[in-house]
Amino acid sequence: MSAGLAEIGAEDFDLEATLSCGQVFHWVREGAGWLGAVGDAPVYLEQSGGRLFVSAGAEETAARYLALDHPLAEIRASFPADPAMTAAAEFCRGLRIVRQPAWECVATFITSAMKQVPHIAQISHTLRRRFGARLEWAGRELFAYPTATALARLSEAELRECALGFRAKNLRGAARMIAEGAVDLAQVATLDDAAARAELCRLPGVGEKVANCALLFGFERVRAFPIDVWIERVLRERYFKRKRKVTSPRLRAFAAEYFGPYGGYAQQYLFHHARMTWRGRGKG
DNA sequence: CTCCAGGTTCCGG
DNA sequence: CCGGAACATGGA
Repeated sequence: MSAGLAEIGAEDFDLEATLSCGQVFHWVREGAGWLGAVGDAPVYLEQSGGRLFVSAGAEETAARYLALDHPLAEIRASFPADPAMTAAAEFCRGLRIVRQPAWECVATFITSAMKQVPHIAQISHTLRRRFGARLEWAGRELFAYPTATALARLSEAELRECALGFRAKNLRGAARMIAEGAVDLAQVATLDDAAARAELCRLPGVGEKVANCALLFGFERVRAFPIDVWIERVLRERYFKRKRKVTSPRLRAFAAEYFGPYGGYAQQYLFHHARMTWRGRGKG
């Protein structure tokens, strides 16, 4: 950590919440801050006393990745003013939806199915260490997420050795489709939300939920509202209490309309707040 | 030992 | 459109 740090402006920002809220899984605590890769660039981040310090040379990369340009006050103001949302928004002040590279975001969420957050992180690190480009910062070693081409070359057995379980086949299948050009993520980025979601769902292991995570965290679609087991619980408990037989399509339709243009932010705040406060489970 | 985790897919009413 | 089951692995 003797390497040079540069300070960048970061109002209304909470680094800890942003990196540990379950939207991205590979950042590790290093000294007083965090070390991780933004694409194939090693980046160190440290926040103290409301000031944000970044490894020298990574200022632009970090500012963009951390979405420091997102209008957080405006985003908070757009939320519905119900008790659950208000509590979550207050709890998550400064939490930003980061801009992740598309492929690593899609791939990571393919491996997230039926896994707890710490397990997803573990899988990400194993894949990076074994098949990703080696990076270095201040004598520390870290790894970029493996490219689709790199993963497409592997056998399902090699991937299963990374504790992927049944997700190995999906990750490999998706990597192959990307590598072959059957699905073009750069082109997906040009489509509207619905068309982009449909295109992503062509990848094996990508359904409604994973596609929405990819749209939200990897394609800047801040309206995308992923519904996982946590969010479903929150919606049923806080918004449909005492209602019988609320079907999934009903929940989807409600969420898509009710939470507004920044629904993805609302979703992540509700998710993080629920995980950190419900029955002492926190600590992602 | 049992239960469940940021799901997807397939199969039978 | 619906509910159920299979699918791997690890931590509580």
